[in-house]
Amino acid sequence: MTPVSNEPNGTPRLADVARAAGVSQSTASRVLNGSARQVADEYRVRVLAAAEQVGYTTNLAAQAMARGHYPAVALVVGDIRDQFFARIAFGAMREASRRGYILNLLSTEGDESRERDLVQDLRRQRPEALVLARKRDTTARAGSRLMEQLIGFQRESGRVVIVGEPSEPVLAVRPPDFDGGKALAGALLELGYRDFVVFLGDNSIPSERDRLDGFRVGLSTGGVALPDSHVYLTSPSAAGGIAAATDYLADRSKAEVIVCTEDDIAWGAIQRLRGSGLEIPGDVAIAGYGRRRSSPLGDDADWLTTVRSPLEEMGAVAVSAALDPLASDVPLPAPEVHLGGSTPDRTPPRASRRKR
Amino acid sequence: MTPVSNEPNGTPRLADVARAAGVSQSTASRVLNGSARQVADEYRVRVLAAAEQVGYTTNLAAQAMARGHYPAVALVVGDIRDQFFARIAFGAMREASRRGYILNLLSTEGDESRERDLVQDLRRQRPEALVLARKRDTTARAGSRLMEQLIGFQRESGRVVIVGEPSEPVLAVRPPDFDGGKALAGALLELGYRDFVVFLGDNSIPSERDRLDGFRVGLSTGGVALPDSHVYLTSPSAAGGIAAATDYLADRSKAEVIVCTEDDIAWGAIQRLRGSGLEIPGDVAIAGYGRRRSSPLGDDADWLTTVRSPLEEMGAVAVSAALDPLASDVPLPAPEVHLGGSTPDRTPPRASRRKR
DNA sequence: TTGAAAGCGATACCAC
DNA sequence: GTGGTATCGCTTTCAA
Repeated sequence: MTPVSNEPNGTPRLADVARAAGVSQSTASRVLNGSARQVADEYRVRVLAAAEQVGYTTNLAAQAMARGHYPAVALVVGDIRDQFFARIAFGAMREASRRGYILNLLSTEGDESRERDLVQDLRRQRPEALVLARKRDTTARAGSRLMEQLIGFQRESGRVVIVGEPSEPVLAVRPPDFDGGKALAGALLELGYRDFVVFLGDNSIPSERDRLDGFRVGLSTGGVALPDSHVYLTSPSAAGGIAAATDYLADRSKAEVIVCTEDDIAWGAIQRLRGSGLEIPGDVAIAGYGRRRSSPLGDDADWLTTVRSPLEEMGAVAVSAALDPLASDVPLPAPEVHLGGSTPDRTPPRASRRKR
Repeated sequence: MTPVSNEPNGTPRLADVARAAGVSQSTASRVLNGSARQVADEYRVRVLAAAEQVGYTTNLAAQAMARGHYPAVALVVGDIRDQFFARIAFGAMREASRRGYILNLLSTEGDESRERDLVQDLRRQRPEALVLARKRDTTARAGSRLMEQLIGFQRESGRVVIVGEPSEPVLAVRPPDFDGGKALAGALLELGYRDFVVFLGDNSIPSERDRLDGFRVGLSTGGVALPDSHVYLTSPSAAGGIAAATDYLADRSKAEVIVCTEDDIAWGAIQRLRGSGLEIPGDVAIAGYGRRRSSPLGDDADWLTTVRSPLEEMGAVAVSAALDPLASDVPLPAPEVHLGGSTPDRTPPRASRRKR
């Protein structure tokens, strides 16, 4: 008999507010959610008071249905426990919340072929934007069906932005790896290093290449060249670092500093080099790339010289770009070079070298 | 003139599927979303085919409005970049997705007083469950207004579950810290240690106390007692470790092993002890608690003996419990003791001691 | 079993 | 400015 509400346990509806304020539902709606503010102050105050009084909260689903879109942005990550994704998520979350959007988090849990299914599933929600964070371009492997999904999504819902490796028709926010490599080169030159070796993680990953390219350009600014023979190609992991270090030792090379395109490579290399009795940085200095932590006091990780990409900002920029096409050209902050004990100052030259 | 659809760019609606299948919308609904399956097979097949053909996806907002609730669970974390929260989020996400739920991620960004506002805002969405992850009970500080919000939420929407420190009338999933402490004691006894000192992070944090209590109980099982004078009270951080180690050195204590209730404390202590010329584990072994990483090869962090709590599972259990009251008694897996180089085997006793 | 029709809560067009 | 009122897409009685 009594009107049935779908709101759980008598949560007040807009109509309740309107009644309490003695205005029409339209007016209440305009005050509480509408954009074009064209309500007399007197009414406005009454509505606000009534809403507060009855404890009204907008029913997002109803609003979404009436408006035709849901104020949410979906973020697909690989594994949120990975700092790369966590930092992106952090920034994305902050920006979404700043804009009054809800953030839906989805995870492929490492299985990137799941991206397609996730996106598929996502579409039910009609979020306004979709941000895909990825370390490498898996679109090809995941099949063009993912691309179809993305394009479908863009047609029917909002925009898609990829953070990390770009993949053609979709907008991407790339990490400033070139700049980071260049900055690292500059910093090392500044410290007095002139003789470099690079452990490159993967020739086919754009980020890795960019870091190397940037590094080379940075060196050339200081008039230093990096011959190809000084670049050890390996894999972007600690195991890769061990392998590259092994090759390096076999070559009887001696550089002043080894620059790795990933921190993990550096850690592996350090392990291998120390295992061979080398002192670091005494016998050879070392630097990484991709600093993970926000340096809690007392953690040895601060010791490694490395570069920190502005991942939080990338997440935020991705959300902005996805939600607001006009904002797509926000510049990213420059990567931050962290100088640790692994690359001590070599200047002035008369100071003792090769000594811890 | 033509019927206006609020669906973006002609996304098919249920009515389109029904038409294509030549059945009523009710039938289509029953096949595609309904629970009680009471549709003739012939129709069922036709509907499914039609849905596939036109590329139908349920409009969640519409469904939510009709049903009265949104299939989402909200997760409020402190800072997603923190492994504690990231691992909980990971588990929560997996469980939510397994159940077909959407996960909304919110962050207080370290400012726990924001919890209240977040929960307030959250209610717009009418999610079915709310999971709050927290390292300590901040309800008191955030004022009882948070508690009011939570209770309000429970009344009108779903259930609230807290992961971490409990706070009265709300269900909580606590980390098995007591068991972890006990297990660590057992493992150290097994390695031949008999003389212990504990650096306790904070007397008022339940987790810290539980670890200590569990540790004591574990020791007593081996007939070993831990006098109060062997417990150094400090703060749960690297700085706290430095402070405790300083006290320890001043006391001229000598234990076989220092057990810290947080990894950070251990790292700080290590730094301080080494700074005083002590060899670790040569002069004193050390263990922590709360292992962070999933041990990437080559990372020194594996070296520290520590205990890893089942945070992923806690996140998953929290979601289950919030969504499904019946499932609230799922047991958590036991914490995992990781033995590293910081606590070498002391048995057999005839082996050389105090020597690296 | 199936279908017609009445909502669900909010928005927005359209007169007044 | 303000207030009816017709949707929005889907679920769910209620008859047939």
